[in-house]
Amino acid sequence: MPELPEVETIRRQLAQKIIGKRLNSQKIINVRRRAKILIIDFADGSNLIFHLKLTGQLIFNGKPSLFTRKVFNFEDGSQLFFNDVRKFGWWKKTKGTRKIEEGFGPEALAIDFKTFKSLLEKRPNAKIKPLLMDQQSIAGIGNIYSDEILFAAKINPLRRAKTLNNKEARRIFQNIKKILKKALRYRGTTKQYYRDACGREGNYLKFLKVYGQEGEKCSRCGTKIKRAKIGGRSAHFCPQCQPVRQSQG
DNA sequence: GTACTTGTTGAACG
DNA sequence: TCGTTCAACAAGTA
Repeated sequence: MPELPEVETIRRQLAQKIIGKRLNSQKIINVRRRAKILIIDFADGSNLIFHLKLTGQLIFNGKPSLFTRKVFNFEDGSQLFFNDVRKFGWWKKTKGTRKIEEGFGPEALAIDFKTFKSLLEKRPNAKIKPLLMDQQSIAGIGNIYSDEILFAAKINPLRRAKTLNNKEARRIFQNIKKILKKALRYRGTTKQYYRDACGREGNYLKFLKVYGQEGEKCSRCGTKIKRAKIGGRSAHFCPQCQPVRQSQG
């Protein structure tokens, strides 16, 4: 499921592979990411943007499959495959990306603690998990990493922003950076469909502590991991390590 | 046939 | 108008 670490992995790989190449005679000058959107910049100011949603893949010099939705042919003969089993993903041509980029909150890897705190203060009644996943508040975090961040920070996903004390807010903030950076080091999480731009699986799956671990024993205390619906999404957490009531710090 | 998966959007609520 | 919650949507899997 492409969240920030997965899309950023693809971005870095594609940047190495396709900058300088030409597509329909237009030269590619940059490959960027904003939130979970991948942006290819052309010399004439136009862009090609992608959202991979649930099952999208962008594979350089891949091979056609049943799920190949689009093949981009570069002038040197190399190819970029856009595959998508569920067809939720999309791509489109744009002229400028300012409006799109302005719709997102600060990047999760770039946000500073002061800004993060003000975000909690701005949405006092929001539950922390949906807030972390709200792209207009903070960009790049989805269901997998919100669960993992909150487990690492020992914060229950149902806690409201205003109930978090300074220490707890800082734990969440620090683990946003820590978890996302580590996932990025391992080129993201492959549950089923995610592949990097080289067609390889991500290796972070083995580090997941709660996501998809319902009924398994908590790695810290042995209590069974629970699953609950929060904001229409499944949330995974340890009821012992992530109590509903405010912790002592 | 049904429940489930995701990020995003728009409706509905107080 | 704002913050929040909820339903709907894409389409395929188990």
